[in-house]
Amino acid sequence: MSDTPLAERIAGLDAVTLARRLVGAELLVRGAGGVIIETEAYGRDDPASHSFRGPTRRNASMFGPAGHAYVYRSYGIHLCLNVVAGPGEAVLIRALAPTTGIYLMQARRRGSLLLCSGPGRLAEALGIRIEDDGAPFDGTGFSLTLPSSMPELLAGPRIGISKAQDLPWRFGLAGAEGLSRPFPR
DNA sequence: CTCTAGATAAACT
DNA sequence: GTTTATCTAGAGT
Repeated sequence: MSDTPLAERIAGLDAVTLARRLVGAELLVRGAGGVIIETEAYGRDDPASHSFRGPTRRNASMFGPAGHAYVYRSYGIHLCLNVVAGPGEAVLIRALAPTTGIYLMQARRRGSLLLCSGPGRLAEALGIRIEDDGAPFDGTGFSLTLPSSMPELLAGPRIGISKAQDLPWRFGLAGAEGLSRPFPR
């Protein structure tokens, strides 16, 4: 519909608003991807966020321009993909419903049926590399297409954190298959 | 792998 | 006595 750049369309959005808006969006990375069904918001003044204690070499792109990727290594082995929102804020992409490049993603996931369910699996299926840290979602490799209308959302506490466990900053697409974990009722 | 927090050691006044 | 530097174990969107 619109060809307005993503950066303009999300300008000024805080991480929670962007996390809600990205559910239902189409994410493509070099010809593979699908519809985002699960996100988490990480804020600037958020004890669970990598940005909480200010910029470091690893989290530098969280303080860069909105609409770019923040890719970090998790547990020394996985990679995780985020979309940068406002300064020091980002949205973790936790699960996709695969639609495009499924053959490629199956090959990268070496036969696992869980193609994009969970942030580490998603990054592997999409072929995310650590060098993608800071890359723009501008259609040159990475693209994001926001949904025209907001779908019905689920909300709950974020996964795998020890701080700020009360905040319902994990969002999911109601009824979606492939959520990394169910949402509490 | 990257970073933090706690512990220990070194340097300073 | 106080501050700063260095080491290391443990956690980690």
